[in-house]
Amino acid sequence: MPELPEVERFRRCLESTSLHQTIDKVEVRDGRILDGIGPRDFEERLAGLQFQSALRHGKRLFLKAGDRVWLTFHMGMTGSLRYLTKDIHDSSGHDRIIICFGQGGRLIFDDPRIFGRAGLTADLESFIEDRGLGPDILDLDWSAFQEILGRKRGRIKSVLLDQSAMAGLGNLYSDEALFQAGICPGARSLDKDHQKRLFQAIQMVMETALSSGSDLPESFLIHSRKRGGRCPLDGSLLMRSKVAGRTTYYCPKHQK
DNA sequence: CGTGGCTCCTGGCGGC
DNA sequence: TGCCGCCAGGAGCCAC
Repeated sequence: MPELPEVERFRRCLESTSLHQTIDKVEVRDGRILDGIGPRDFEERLAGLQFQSALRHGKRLFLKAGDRVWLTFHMGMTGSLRYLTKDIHDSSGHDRIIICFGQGGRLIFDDPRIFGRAGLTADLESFIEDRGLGPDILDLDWSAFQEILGRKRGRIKSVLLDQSAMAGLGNLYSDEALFQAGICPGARSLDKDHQKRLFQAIQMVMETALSSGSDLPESFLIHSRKRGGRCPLDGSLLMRSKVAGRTTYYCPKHQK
């Protein structure tokens, strides 16, 4: 379930391991992971190039390969990227793409469920536009956030999940931000005060998740996402429901 | 436009 | 113990 913070960590990992090395060989182990390109074509177009930079937009990750191609990643629910140095050999059993560099290191796209995708594109801006992605959450300022909430009509959690409205939040951090802001996931319109609280909660949750990694504070709802889970504030019983088709946890006592 | 349902996948877990 | 079946969810697609 990589959302913005996890994808950003993958980006930083790639940036510190995988740039400026010549790609020796690319091996697509399962072609279903590819989006809009066949395995042989994908392998051949990357071979011989070097990754030059790593960018992220929402939950999407991009590696610039050579001067005119971008490698695109979407992690789906279970996708991950890892870099192995020359002397390390491990395999998860669901390695879908292996990119081998000249010096012996390898970048591996691992995805048990194959909900993730990788592809190539010549133009990043049109890639993002074609998929209708809204602004990255970390680029949103308060006035842009207000504008989006004023434009969208549905339940607030649906808005947060809608990647065309704003890009980066998934199911878990949407619930988290709503909990931290004290707002019910099913709320349909927020007054300015609640909009502001939600905006600040989103920024806080993203910053916390980015800096603390998988070790999130005990005050976070995320630890209680199970049937019978308890509110971190006072132990009251959480509600479990569906919003926008996703399992939703919230505290009816603290989220109105 | 919003919403709900279905699809893609397979590991993990509950229940028998 | 072992196995069956359900559930999880990002996102695209379709029907209403």
